[in-house]
Amino acid sequence: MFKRIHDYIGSYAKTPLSYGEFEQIKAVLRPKSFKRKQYFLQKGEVCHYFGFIVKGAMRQYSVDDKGIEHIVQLSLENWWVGDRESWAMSKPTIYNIVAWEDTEMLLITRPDTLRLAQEIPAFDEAVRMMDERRSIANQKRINAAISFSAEERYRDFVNSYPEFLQRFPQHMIASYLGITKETLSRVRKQNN
Amino acid sequence: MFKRIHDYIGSYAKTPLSYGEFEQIKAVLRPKSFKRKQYFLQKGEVCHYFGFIVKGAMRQYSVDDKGIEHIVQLSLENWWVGDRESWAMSKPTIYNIVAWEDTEMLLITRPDTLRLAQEIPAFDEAVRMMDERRSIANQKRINAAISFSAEERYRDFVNSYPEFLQRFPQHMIASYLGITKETLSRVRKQNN
DNA sequence: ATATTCTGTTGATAAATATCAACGTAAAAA
DNA sequence: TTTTTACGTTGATATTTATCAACAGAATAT
Repeated sequence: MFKRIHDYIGSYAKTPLSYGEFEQIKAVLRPKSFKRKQYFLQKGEVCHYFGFIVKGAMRQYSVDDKGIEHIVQLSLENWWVGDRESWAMSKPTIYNIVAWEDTEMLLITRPDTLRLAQEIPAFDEAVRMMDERRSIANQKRINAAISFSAEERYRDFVNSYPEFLQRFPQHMIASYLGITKETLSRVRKQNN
Repeated sequence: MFKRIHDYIGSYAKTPLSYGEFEQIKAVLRPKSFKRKQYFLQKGEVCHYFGFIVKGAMRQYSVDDKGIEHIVQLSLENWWVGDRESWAMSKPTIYNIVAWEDTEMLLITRPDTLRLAQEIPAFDEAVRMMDERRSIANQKRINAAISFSAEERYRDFVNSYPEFLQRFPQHMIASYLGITKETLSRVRKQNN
């Protein structure tokens, strides 16, 4: 029984998977099939791998002192997941990252990222573009968080990420928007 | 009289300034001395330059339909300023970026950034590190925005950026935190 | 088949935060 | 100097959003 990706890797380690320009360790998380949470990263661990989602859906969240989850990131195919701070500073993360749908990922360590970036220009280019995309998305999200009401944030979200609505339950979207599920339910009633 | 940095460059263009590994165009904004706002970037323009702050303090904000400023970024020495989305996609920005203190910056275009990154490994490395730092800061800010109350956000801010308190007025900090200046005033009263 | 859990909705009420208005002080402008 | 303007504070009130509780349907577990 493996609960975390680090254990999981044991059984998949070094399974080569060609994806674009690079081959790396592959991981598979199956929360649906096995009916339980599948952690890619747990609070307190150091984030040794960044994951690139080939197929699936994941969420990253912190837990407050009342035990409430706050979703800082929802991710689908072709996005990276991981905690940049923990990854860069080798310090324990405050986040949990788990698969929502059955998910297939490519895992890569920091040293490998740096090495591949030097060896393979296309890899470097791809990583830069994805970083840029994330950076832009984060900037927008900050602007929305400080400028918009709950209703405006929801409308902005629907415009920006219509796919997320199909693939994540509403209470997760509410958490992502920084509101309660009840408030989201009421906002949606107004907007339909 | 030049109102925007693009005009300003005219008088400073190609003044070489050695700063670490690279030399670039230098710009100076003087809101204090000249007693008026000094724009580095204005809503509607395309962000052709990213600026590296050598000395000074700046803020980046959007303006909502009621005409209220929402500060998405406060920046001091050794931070980059600019709108990544406008910069990357060559589309009009929704932000204004202005100097608060008298500010000295290095300006660089996107093509020059890409070229320098190839030519000078140390430049590439430096840019990556600053990107990473920004990315980590943004992630924290998003987490704070969706998880924390006004009071918690303020306390977190004081811990994370004590310098900002000294160099920006309170109403700007309130805006940065996504609360009104009155609420910040009351929060501070509680915490002293 | 039945029970349980997950998800979303609704109502009543409480808490957090915004808004509006007024005021005092200090700095900057005339 | 005198006048403005910018900044911060405080009080009264309004609005937004959270909390708590109950309920219903659908999916999942036993």
